[in-house]
Amino acid sequence: MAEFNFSKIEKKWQKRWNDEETFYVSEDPKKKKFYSLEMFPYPSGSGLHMGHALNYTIGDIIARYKIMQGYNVLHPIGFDALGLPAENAAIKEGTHPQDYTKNSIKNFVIQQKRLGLTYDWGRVVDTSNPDYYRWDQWIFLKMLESGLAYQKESLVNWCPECKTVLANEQVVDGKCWRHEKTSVESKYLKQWFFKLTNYADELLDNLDNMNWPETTKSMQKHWIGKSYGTEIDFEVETQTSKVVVVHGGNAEKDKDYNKHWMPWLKSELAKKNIDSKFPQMPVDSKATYEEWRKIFDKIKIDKNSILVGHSRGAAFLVRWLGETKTKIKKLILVAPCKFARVDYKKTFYDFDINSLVKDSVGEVIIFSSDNDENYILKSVEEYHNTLGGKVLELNGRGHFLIDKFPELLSEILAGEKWPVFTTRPDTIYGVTFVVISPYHRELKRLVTSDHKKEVEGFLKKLKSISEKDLADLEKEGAFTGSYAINPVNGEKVPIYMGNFVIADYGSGMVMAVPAHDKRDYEFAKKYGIPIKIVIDPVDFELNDGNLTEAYTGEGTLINSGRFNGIENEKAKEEITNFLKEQGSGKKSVQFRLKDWGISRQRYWGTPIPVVHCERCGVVPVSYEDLPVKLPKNVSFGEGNPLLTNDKWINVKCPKCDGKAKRETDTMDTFVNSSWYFLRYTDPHNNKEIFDKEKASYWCPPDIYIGGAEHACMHLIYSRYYVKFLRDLGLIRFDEPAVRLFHQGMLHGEGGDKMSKSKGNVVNPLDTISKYGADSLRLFLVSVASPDKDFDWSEKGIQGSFRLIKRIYDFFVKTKPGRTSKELELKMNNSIKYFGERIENFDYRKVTIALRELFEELSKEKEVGKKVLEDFLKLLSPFCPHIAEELWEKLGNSSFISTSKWPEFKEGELNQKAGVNLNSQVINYVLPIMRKLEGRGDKVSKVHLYFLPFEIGDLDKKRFEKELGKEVFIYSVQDNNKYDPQGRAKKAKPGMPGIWFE
RNA sequence: GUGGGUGUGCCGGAGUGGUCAAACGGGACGGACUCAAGAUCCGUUAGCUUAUGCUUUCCUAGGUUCGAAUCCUAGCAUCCACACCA
Repeated sequence: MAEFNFSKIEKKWQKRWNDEETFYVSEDPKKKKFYSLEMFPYPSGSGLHMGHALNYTIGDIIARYKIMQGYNVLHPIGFDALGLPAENAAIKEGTHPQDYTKNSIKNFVIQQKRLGLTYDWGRVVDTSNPDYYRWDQWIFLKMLESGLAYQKESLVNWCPECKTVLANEQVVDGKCWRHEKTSVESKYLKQWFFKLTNYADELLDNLDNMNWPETTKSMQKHWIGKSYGTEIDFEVETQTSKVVVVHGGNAEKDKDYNKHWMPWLKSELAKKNIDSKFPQMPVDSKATYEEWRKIFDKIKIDKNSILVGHSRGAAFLVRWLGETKTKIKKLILVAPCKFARVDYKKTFYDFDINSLVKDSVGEVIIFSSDNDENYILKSVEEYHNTLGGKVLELNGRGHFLIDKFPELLSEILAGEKWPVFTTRPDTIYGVTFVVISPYHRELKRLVTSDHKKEVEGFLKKLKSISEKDLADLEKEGAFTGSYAINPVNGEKVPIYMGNFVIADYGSGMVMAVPAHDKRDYEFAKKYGIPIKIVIDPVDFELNDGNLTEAYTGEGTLINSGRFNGIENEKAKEEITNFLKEQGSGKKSVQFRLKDWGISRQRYWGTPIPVVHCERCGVVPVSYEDLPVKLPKNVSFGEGNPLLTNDKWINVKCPKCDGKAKRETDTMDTFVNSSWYFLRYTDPHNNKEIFDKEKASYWCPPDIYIGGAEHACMHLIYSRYYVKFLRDLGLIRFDEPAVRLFHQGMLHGEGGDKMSKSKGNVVNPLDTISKYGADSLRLFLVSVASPDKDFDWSEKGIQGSFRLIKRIYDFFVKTKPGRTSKELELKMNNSIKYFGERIENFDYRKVTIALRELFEELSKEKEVGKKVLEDFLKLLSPFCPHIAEELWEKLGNSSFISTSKWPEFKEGELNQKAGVNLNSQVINYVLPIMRKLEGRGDKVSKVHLYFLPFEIGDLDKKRFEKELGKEVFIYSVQDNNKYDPQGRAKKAKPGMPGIWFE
């Protein structure tokens, strides 16, 4: 017997596939396409692991099956080559990330080729190649143009180990996802973001119609976390350190401008002990902004200041705030001017309203009057459009040259409105305190001097606690000293800082209803805050009229003023409406999903293509200048290596040619992996991101295979990209993959995770050397359904190896002859079964069926050539090398890999069934009847309900003879059948529904 | 806490109302071959028994049904994900 030298066989066929480019494809509109996509790997130095092998095998089997079915199959691979580990290796081993990555990829390719995969090696995508990441930068610029990319100071997760910012998704239990022992810190940094939230609704709504695993969809739903509720404004009294009023003055005659309502206001403020300043500005028409500033800059302004500006003074304040970015509490513009009649426009009004003022000012209020000058009314509109805030129209006041101005005074004295988000507006009468997040940006403004120490002490304590412990921390906080007014009843409630409130969900502040919320209850108990029941706790145990825990159920409102007696669900709506009418609340939708922070302070990523100009600010790099290549010459250590290459950093501004510096943040690598599958369709295009026609021929991928750990991050980002590229008009579909499949986790022998430290890592290459790629492939899909976790088993792979060897031996010794009828039938059924199971990734069952089929086959003394060939074809997707070899041994010169999948013959299955139907039915019905009679039930008539196609084969007389009863036969479809007990619906092939009468 | 899953013989794991004492693989045991081991092949693997029937089994307890591993209800166990989202 010939020796089974699998190693030689596999090398032979891998070489032939490679040399003849068997699996290279191109678009062919005449052919049906199939796109089988596997998640591309991060090329780590340690090479391919078993999880990769499983992932690729799953994709390869369906790809091979589809090829044999005559599809034009795109089955590509690439490398997610940018990322932290390469950089860490650079730091540790003194290599350069680029060299490290290149070597890793080389190594990966060699290993991948030994698995016998049908990859089109002409389409390899490498994200660390500037030819690839220039298109990442291109997309970034498009995002910027569309207003989807923006910069924001924001609270980020900072890993002190990586010296970089982590996405929420990259924080695991408060630890860095790469450094399991390093606690993530919170820190404010200016970051680039993509507006993921713009597509939040579509990301959520599409899920319902997607053929993705339910678990993944539900995880994404939860991740997006849409909740409906009400936003309610609570008036908060914050301290006002100072009121500064800047007068207007636009002509010589207005020299005494600092009169009208200003003296009146000054005395009113003095009465209330509020510090105020009314600086006198130069008012001649030639006076410049700079001259005004000289005077104004002498005044100390802080975050608790209120600035009031009239007319030209208003313009001055807006310009000043835009330039200095000073944070203040409130900005009040009275009849502000922007469009000047006279020619000193250049000296004073030549500025753009900086929209950032909106963020540095707590509240913007504009006073306007209908009978003011037209250019002022136009100005009001202009300011309001950019700064937002509220416009108060007071009719008949002209340009506000009036003696008293009580409306202004009350706005100065009015508390600020701080919104809270709640899903329980029905409980608003039960609010006994308000809680703000310790990380809220405006927290300090609420803390009064007598509570400063307490709050700061608590913040310090909070920092020292790792986030992991934070999760199961007791609810704790501190009183800020400030109070908020409940808009429904005017009650004054204390504002606490609390560790259980998340800064970037809702408004970072919540109304607390201890009687009806678990967290609020705990907090209130701890700090002795009153608990007010506003929903009648039905069937709830009270202790002395007090709750023993929060009542979160349904009920009727009590202690809720005019809303008493209303069911709480209904009250949600009514109270929201009431608040809306009152102007202190509205319906609101909140998402858990946040915008995607893409900034990384790291080297080995895609450079963000913008420069920071001293004069023009942030300026995008122009499209012609892409790619912004990563400089090779940098030094690695702590922090961002890009900061060490001055030559790269210092550039000219594309806009003004002045001095500018490159952005040194690079993009999150999830950016690279969000669209790579589109690039596969046109990987060498240097003119555009990809050819639209090519992309629309192949995409979307028909199946996408990868680990479930990507259910949220990668798969949400990728869905977002597809929607964005669609809206750019580049593609015409909505979701990145028609079907999604998650392979299971492969554990080491004994069930532990494979890890170096446990020493239970099984290397795919070792296994291939020992048992061959065919054995490995077969084992990987036969040990469990590919979407379930399973353990590596040395015995298991030996079992697979044995089967392959037996098949080989059988084919070597068997000479083609005739085929028995039974085998022919079995083969025919197998063809159908294999195909159906493969389509459903039920590979495990196929391998079982394969064993059974081979069992039948090997029992035969002789077998026809057709059946032998068909068997090899069925084997081929799983064990392609041995299939090719034996196929050749049968005298074929072409590849079995590209041969046609055998055809299933429809008739034969039913034919056999028909012959036996009558006796089958009798054997089925008789014992049931006997049993009934044995119990003493009397049976006189037997009604049988058959599937329509069975009716023709039935022998009623034979039934009556063998059953000894009167027999009635019906088709289940027959509307006139006699079926008082509804048994017809129980009918199955060969097993009619039965009713004994 | 929320959402999702799972619970089958020594083990992994099929099985969605009757053909189920339950596929397939592994292990174990017995046999053939061999000086022997390995490989290969055959058989056994709930119990009583050796008939072809009975008894007990598919997490537990109920229920539906002529009939349940399969459907329903409750409970228990276990795994995964998210986790103080207002």
